[in-house]
Amino acid sequence: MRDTGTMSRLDRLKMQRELHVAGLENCPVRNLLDHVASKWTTLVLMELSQAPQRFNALGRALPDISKRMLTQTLRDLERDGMVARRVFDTKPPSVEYSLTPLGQSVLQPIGALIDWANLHAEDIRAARVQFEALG
Amino acid sequence: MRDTGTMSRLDRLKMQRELHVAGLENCPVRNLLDHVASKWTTLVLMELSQAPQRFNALGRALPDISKRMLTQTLRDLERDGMVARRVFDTKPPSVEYSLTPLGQSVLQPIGALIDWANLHAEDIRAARVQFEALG
DNA sequence: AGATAGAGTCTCATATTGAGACCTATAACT
DNA sequence: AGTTATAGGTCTCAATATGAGACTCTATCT
Repeated sequence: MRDTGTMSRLDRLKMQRELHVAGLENCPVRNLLDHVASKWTTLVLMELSQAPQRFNALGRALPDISKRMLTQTLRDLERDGMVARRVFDTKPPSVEYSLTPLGQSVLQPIGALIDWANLHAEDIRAARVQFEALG
Repeated sequence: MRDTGTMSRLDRLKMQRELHVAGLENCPVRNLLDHVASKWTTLVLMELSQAPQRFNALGRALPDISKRMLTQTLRDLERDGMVARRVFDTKPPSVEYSLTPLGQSVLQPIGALIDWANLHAEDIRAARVQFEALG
């Protein structure tokens, strides 16, 4: 992506929108958003931020994700270099997942999103109450 | 949510994880993430950040969103107080959508995510190439 | 008179996800 | 010896979510 260093965030947002509209499928931002859009991605990253964990442990920690989606989410994250997969040759074999430095680094912007949500939780709640009230 | 002012971001992340695990469905963060997880939400917010726009204009600007999902996304955003809906009594009537201050403010953390994506796009691309190479 | 526009809604086809059975091998329990 | 449990998945079938596109109503435009 071209020099973003001299642009304001709004400018970059605008540029981003244009890329989306252009339908560039290999646009990195669209890619990330689709990723976050998988919903489990974020949860898995947060869980792994606590400690490296094995497959079933992750499953127990995130009770409402199905094995199917857990597998898929982990594969996607591995593929994108955010999670590392290590197989231990025990019987039965165990597999440990951990965050790579790249995976760690994405926790920061995700954290910003979470902080925003906490900060404005009350505003949103109020908006909903009002919205329902009007029907 | 309890005092977050004295906690580190990691602490907050941990707390967040616990809330998720507890399955609190009305947890504001889970709510926001599910929202972002709708994928169109982010695109619509970005589009509206350029200018208030009417329904069909939004549809043309985001060619790959269906009317169905556009309607639903806008309703959700309206419900959460991030987007305002104004009906003009023209013939045929037109409807303008715009960001509320709350909607504007969420663009900042979303922008942080986008900046991260641009910054690490090359890392991710490289990771993918390697992943494919190994099969 | 017929086409067009705006903002949706409705239905049906398709895609994504969830629930849970099943697989392999080994080790511990009875 | 036979049963059961465990780890990390995969596979199938059912439920849910999304996309594509027809249809609505009225007032201008051609």
